[in-house]
Order: sequence, then structure tokens, then C-alpha cells
Amino acid sequence: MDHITKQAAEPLPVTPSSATHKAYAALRRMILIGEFSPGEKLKIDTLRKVLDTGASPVREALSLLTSDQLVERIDQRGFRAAATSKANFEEILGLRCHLEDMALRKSVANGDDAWEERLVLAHHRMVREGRDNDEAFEERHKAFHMALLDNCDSPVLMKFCNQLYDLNIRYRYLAGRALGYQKRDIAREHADILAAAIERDADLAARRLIDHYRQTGAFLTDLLDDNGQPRD
Amino acid sequence: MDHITKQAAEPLPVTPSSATHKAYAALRRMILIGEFSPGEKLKIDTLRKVLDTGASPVREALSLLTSDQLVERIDQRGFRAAATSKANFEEILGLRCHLEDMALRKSVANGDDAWEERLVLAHHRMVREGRDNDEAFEERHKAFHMALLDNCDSPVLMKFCNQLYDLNIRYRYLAGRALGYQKRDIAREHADILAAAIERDADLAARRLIDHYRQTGAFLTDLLDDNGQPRD
DNA sequence: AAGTTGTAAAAACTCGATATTTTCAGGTGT
DNA sequence: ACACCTGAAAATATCGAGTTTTTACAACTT
Repeated sequence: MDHITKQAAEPLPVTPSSATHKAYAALRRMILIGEFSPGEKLKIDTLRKVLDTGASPVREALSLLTSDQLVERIDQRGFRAAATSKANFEEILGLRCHLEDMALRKSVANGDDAWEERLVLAHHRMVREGRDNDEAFEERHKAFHMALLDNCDSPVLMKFCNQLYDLNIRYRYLAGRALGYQKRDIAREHADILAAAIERDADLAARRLIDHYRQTGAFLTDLLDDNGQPRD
Repeated sequence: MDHITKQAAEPLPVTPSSATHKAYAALRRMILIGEFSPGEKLKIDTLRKVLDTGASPVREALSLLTSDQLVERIDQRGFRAAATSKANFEEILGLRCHLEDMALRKSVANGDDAWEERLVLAHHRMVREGRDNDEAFEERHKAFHMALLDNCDSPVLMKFCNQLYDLNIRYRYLAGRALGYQKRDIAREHADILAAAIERDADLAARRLIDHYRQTGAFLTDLLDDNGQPRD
């Protein structure tokens, strides 16, 4: 029996543990939840201290975030948190509707039992998490929405959807608590999308998904001024 | 009159001159024209010598290319040129058709004289360059296609189209000289797209553009094996 | 007062060296 | 023969210092 002891001692870190990756994850989170205001200068040295790491990982992380469009880079002049605007928000909303519609339809078309089970699970985890913990819920919420799409068998499309989803989260946090005031049954909307997906009714699922986005979108648009800041 | 002398003394370097940017441009070019084979390991130290620069710029450039999906990164294990496959090529082709269709229609909808003139100019430059110099023509060719789209007033969409276009160039170079054997009048196709755009006929322009892509796509597909390598 | 120029501080960028991790070849025991 | 361990070599990732560029501000000119 001895010869299998070492077998799987370590769980094989699927999550990268490099300083660069940690800096990337931390900075991404900070930008999404609004710890930096749009356009704010991101000084290497400051971040280096905050994240307790070297300048190289910080720079690399910021470079990666640049391509996610969460950070803007000006040559020889450093990095800033990406600017926001109502136009940008509406562009993202429109693209999201378009691309997620496409991805969802492909997902449904490829639908199998395994996907169905992943969906149910992702939905359950989201529901169970509840709204108590904003950040944790946000993560489950994203996981559910991405699970709807990830059967589309199109990695590039998924990457785009992922990116756009993140950009949207940021606007949601910018609008802040006001979002709670919506008179909508979000839980019901999610359940209805799930149901349509399980029924393999692509048209219905896509319509419900897009309505879901557009309603939140319309609500958010009213809340934001031209620069994407909360109105009052 | 003196008070305007200094007005625009320096052309204000629009082209960034940092080592990172130069490394990025050089590596992007090398990957697009196929100087690295798909999946090839990109060793920092080797590239450092080839590009005659430090390790930091090389790493940052590779990070940026990662987000362009031209380079893949494996944590603690360095960078590789992105893999290719027929599936990937076809995914890119499909997305391109979809997104460029959308962008072109928006461009036409926003069409004005200035855009029309930019189009004519971009087309002329492409024609004038001729096929003598592959790389130069490639640049003009891209400029023309992007000019068709860039009036869509949607920066994020443009970024996606740009990225997909680059990914496609790479497959075009992979297929190599064989592409010349096509029995098609490419110049005519371009002229027809241009004409439809100038006429503000969005449906016709979009149809012609997509046919243009799908024809090249079908030709390329036949030429590539499952791993995206030339068949013979 | 408005604008220009010069200088000092700050920040970004780059480099070379060090530390950490991975890879690979050779040896050992089953 | 096969898997497993071991240790040297190679490559990556990270750090800290040095260089270059930008920014801020004050003094000077018109």
C-alpha cells in the first residue's frame, strides 16, 4: 500500500499562484467593485505597496487588464482605470444582447444532459448564496449566466461574452445600492430562463435572457449621467 | 503672427516608442506572418536576444499578445505561440461574418461624406500597393476592411473585429502561397463592396462582404488539416 | 496677466541579478 | 522492463536599482 501514498498529495494547483496572477485577480476585483474611480491614475508604486508585491507583477497585471478594457494605458505615462460613459454602457449592453443571444442558441442546440445538470447546479448555488454577500452572489450570478452560454462550443465567443459581462458588472457596482430599488422579481426571471433552457426552447430562453438584460439596462441607464456616474 | 510659431513643432509621437511597444509590434508581426509555428515555445531569453531588449519588455509584450489570443500563457511555464486548428479557424470565420456584418450595417447607417472619402482613399491605397509586397499589401488590405467598419461608432465592436481580423491573417499566411491559386477576381470583389457601401446599400454591401470572407474561408478550409497546418 | 522657460521631484520604464520552479537525464530498486 | 526517485541544468518569475520621461512649479519675459 505504501507505493500509492504520495499519489495525489497536492491537489495540483489549477489556480495559478504566481504573483502576477494574484495581482491580476486583486486589481480586477478592485476595479469591478469600484475601488478605483473611472479614469483614476493607477500608480505602480502605490499598487506595489497595497498588493505587497514587486513592480513587475503589477505592470504585467495591468497590461492584462488593458486588454480586458478595464484599464487604459498611455505610453510612457502609465495606467488608469478605464473611463466610463453612458455611451460605453449602452454599447456594452447592445453587444452583450447580441453575442449572448448567439451563444445561448448554440448552447441550446448542443444541449445534453451534462449541460442541463451544470445549469441546474449553477442556478441552485446562486439561489442558495442569497443576496447577503454581494460579492459572493455576484460570482455565482456570473457563473450561472456563463453556464447558460458555455455549451456553445466557441471559446472565442465565450471570451468575448465573459469580457463584456465583467465590463457590465462594473457599471452595476457604479450604480450602487440604488439597484435594489427595482420592482422586479429577479429570482423569477432567472428561474424562467433556466426552465426555457432545460426545455431546449432556444427562442424562449434567448428572449427571456435578453429581456432580463434590457430591463436591468434601462434601469441603469436612467441612473447614470453621461459620464457613467450615479446621477445624484 | 509670432504667437503661433510653436503651435505644432513636434508631430507628437502617436506611435509609442517604448521598448514594450516595439517588442509587441515585432512579436505580433512575427506570429502573424508565421515565423513561429503554432504551439512553439517562446523563450524569454531567446526573444530578448532577437529583439535586442530586456526581459521585462518581452514579458509585457507577450502578456498583451496573450489577450489578443495570439499567444498562450501557462503559469510558471512560460509562453507559446497560440495553437491552431480547423475548428478555431472556422470559429473565427463565423464570428467575423457575424460581427462584421453588424459593424458594416452600423457604419453604413452612420455613413457621411467623410467616411465615404476615407473608404475611397483606403481602397485606392490598397489597389496601388499591388501584390508585389505581401506585407505592405496585407496592411493596406486590413486598413480598407477596417475602414468599412470603423464608422460603426462602437469601439468595443471595432476592437473585436480587429482582433478577429488579425487571427485570420495568421491562417492566411499559414496556408501560404497556395492562396494565389484561387480562381477569383479579388480586386473586383473589393470594388463591388466599396461601391455598395458608397451607395449606402447596407444589405448588398454586407452580403458582398460576407461572401468575400466565406469564399476565402472555404478555400482555406480545404487547404488546412485538423491542426490548421497546410495539408501537403 | 498670460504665457514661456528652466529646474526639481515624481513616476514610468528598463535592466541585470537573484530566487523559484520546471525539465530532463541518469541511477536505483522492484 | 518499468516506475520512481534524485539532482543538475534550464527556464521562468520576481526583485531592487538605475535610467529616462513626464509632471509640477516657480521664476522670468512680454
